Amino acid sequence: MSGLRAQKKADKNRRILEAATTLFRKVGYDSARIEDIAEMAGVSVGTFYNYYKNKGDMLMATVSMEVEEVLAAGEGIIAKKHDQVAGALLELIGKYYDHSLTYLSKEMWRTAMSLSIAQPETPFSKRYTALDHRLSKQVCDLFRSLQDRGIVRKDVDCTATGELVFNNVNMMFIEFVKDEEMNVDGLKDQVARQNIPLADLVSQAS
Amino acid sequence: MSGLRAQKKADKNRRILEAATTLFRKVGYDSARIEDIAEMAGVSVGTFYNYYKNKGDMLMATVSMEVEEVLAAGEGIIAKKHDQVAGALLELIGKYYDHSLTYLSKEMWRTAMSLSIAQPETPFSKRYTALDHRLSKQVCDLFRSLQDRGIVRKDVDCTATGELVFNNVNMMFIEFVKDEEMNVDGLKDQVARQNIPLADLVSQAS
DNA sequence: CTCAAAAAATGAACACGTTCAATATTTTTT
DNA sequence: AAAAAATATTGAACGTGTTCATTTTTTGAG
Repeated sequence: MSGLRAQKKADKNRRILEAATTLFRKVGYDSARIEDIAEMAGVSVGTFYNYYKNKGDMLMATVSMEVEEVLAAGEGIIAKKHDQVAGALLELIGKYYDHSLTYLSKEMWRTAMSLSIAQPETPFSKRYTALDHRLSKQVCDLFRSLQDRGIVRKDVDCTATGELVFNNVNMMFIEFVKDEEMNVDGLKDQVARQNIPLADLVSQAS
Repeated sequence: MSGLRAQKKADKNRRILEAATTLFRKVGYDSARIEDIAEMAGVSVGTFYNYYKNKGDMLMATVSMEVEEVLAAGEGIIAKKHDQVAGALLELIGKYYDHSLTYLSKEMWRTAMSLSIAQPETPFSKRYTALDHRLSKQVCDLFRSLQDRGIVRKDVDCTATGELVFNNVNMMFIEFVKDEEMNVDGLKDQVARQNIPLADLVSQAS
């Protein structure tokens, strides 16, 4: 008879997560009340809080899944045999942006970003920040890979350049999720415009 | 006897603003309750909402003052006769950072940023975003000014570079306000490390 | 001066995220 | 299998930002 408790627990966990993500996407994060999520999951409000620290924590599961997938895809892009900086860079950035709305709506992204800034000491914020840093590191890795291949000039500081580029990518993404009118292609165009000059500057003359 | 109403109104407006900024700095934004602000200002809670749309709106007056001042200081820096890109750029960025905690605490900045991301359709967010864009434009202006002076290479896209640099400056500032341990000098060091290589790349060989 | 209309002030009521003391269920001990 | 201990569930109550019907104050026309 042992394990009954563990089984119920796993089941409820799944039901709550499912209810929350469904409601977040359907009516938006703000309009999805804990009471509604709990009801849809067939538990009480109190039980919701036994499983998740707070409403914001529910988002992190989704954000995390999203970023993990895009990081994996990014590794594949870095491994490719690129022959020019701009092309490689825009492919990586494009992948980030293309993937970004797979699991999360713009509103969910805004909420996640907003929470991570407003309450930096929470586990939520720390996890969000850690994911950001891994993305930043991946852009640096791309530059290093291109440098090893002789595509990027030997005297370029790959960490400095990578951080600069990623921070711009990130800031532009913030503008993107703030503007419901803006689409991914418009975002990619703007970022291409900003980065192509830099890509040219760091390129090894052939 | 006319104007009594207008006079009272102006007086209350001032008292509420004063009470709010005092409390925000003293006990923090979150802990400063509307009830406390209203009491300190000698009005009722309802009256507070007659004067300000919501709590977040109270921050914008301060943010606005802060950014306006730094923009004015920035103009002075651009007007100087710089002889190298890195020096000019770091002076402008340094001024931004040095000034940033004059009126606002890190917590107030976090709240302002958080609000502007979470609710992009509010007047608050629109005003915040507009200030950001003016700062971004100012960095572009610096590059253009240096280019006219022959310090920056003729073939550099000043808008692209300026936006790239400013977005990095902004993102690093977000990291700064998220980390209570980090001081302004540490921030400036990191940003210098990121930007000096770029400054070198765009510099006109003399 | 009077008084009706306009403007402003008020605070009780509301909404919703969160907490917690009481209750119920499951597991372990004897 | 009964009792005790451990764990989980519950929903009413709380805190705080915000709203709104009611009351108070101010204004200006007659």
